[in-house]
Amino acid sequence: MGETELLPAARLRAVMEGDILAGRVALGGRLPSERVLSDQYGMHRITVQKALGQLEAEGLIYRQDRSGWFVSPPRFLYDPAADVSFTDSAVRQGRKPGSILLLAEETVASETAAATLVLPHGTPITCIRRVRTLEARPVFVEESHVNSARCPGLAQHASGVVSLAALYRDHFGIALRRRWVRMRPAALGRTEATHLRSAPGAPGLLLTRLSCDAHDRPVSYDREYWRHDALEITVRVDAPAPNKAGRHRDVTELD
Amino acid sequence: MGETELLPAARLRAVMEGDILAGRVALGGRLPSERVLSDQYGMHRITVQKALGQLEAEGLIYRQDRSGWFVSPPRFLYDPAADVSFTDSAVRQGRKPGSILLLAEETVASETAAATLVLPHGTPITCIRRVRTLEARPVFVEESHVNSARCPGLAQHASGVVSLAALYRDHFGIALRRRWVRMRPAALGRTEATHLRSAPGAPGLLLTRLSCDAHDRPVSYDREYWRHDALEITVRVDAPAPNKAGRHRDVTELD
DNA sequence: GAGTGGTCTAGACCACTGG
DNA sequence: CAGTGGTCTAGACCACTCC
Repeated sequence: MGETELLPAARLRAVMEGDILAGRVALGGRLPSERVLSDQYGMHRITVQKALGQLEAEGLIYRQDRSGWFVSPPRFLYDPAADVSFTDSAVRQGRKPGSILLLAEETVASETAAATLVLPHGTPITCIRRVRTLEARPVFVEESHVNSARCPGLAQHASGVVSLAALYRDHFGIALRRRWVRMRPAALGRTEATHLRSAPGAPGLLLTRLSCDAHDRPVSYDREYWRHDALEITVRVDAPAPNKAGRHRDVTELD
Repeated sequence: MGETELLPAARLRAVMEGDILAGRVALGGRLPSERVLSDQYGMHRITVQKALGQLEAEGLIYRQDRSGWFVSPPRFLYDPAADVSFTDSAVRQGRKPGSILLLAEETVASETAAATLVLPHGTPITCIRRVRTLEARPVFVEESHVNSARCPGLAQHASGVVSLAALYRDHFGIALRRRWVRMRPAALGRTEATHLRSAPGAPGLLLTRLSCDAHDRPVSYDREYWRHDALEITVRVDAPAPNKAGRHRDVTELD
């Protein structure tokens, strides 16, 4: 069976993939510029962009604004059933989480937020918008809608705080528990793209969830837009047993 | 604040998005051809493709080979903790699931499969590859690795069967339970793209999981490549449960 | 065969970054 | 400022489906 000749974009994609997986490009390292690649491989810059776009879709590389292409760091592992604090989970995974506050204000519940939190329309809601980072790289933007009555003065406390979960616990005496989580692929809008230093239309993940207190009363309704290469969902259903499968970056056997 | 003028691609994207969300294009319906759109909106076909690509990233539309662009049907809702059979879940959601057998053969366990199933290297494994459909539209390709000793003759029984879970239950007396599920975005390879009637490099979701029997013995290790617009994950976390922190292993210990 | 998407080259301008 | 990605137009050929 004669080896199918790869088209230019597929060829470049394959070469770069090999370079990255073999570690010939440092993790977090920068790729050569599109123009350089287009010279090196004798193809138009548009074709190079296509190849890079596919590597981006694979989650191997990511773009940063007009700044360049970089090798993606390991994914953040998220267990919807168990994890309650991004900060804590990240630290446990040996990462360096950060938070940038974009907005913290009291308003009234939007329709969806009210319905989800099981609150009457027009209930005072504290809305907190933040960019979350790992090793200073923005990985998702988060918008939390919190019942103001449960957390008076939350908007004021939010600035300078890294972990809202810790704030709920230590300041308001609320132990958060997840109620449900939903996740689906979604394209980044202009706003999200800007905050993530990505490009509009770039692939992302939308994660929504409801968190409750110990008595199962709804506390917070969150929407998170993730860079799609920064996240991996792991759900453990039951009692554990040793397994070491599914390492990061086992992109093999694609073809 | 003067409204930012939308660039051509963003403009077309916005218009189409409105048309689709408002139902002016039938669900499952075909979009006008790229060439027609490029005439109608006075932009180059490449630009049209870019706009369509973004709608695809949003999950609003999908492509079918060289056949055209279509409005995406509703997503299949998948709860990793609860669902054990695609067929059953789909029916419960009012969908029409189907299955196309690509391969059913006995081999020996690959390295990852063996490790995941906690079996010695070289153990006989039945490998089953199938395309799963909803309303006749292919939505994911699945590769199951099953311990042959647990299901003798499975390869022969697999043809003509829609639900493997039902086969395990009725023929082999095995009640499947999920052990863990992992999910992450991934690009479709050439093979997967072909089976899904999509294009290589198109965005997808890779779902891997381990299923066990009632005694928590590993039975099946599966890899599924989904069209990324066909799936939504929902995880319901169970209501009140006293603190089990002691026995619950952390996700981080995976590595 | 007509029509569709898939891909490629060529060349250009713009917006933003700080390599 | 130079360099980078973001975007656009123009025109062309190919592979596949069956509109």
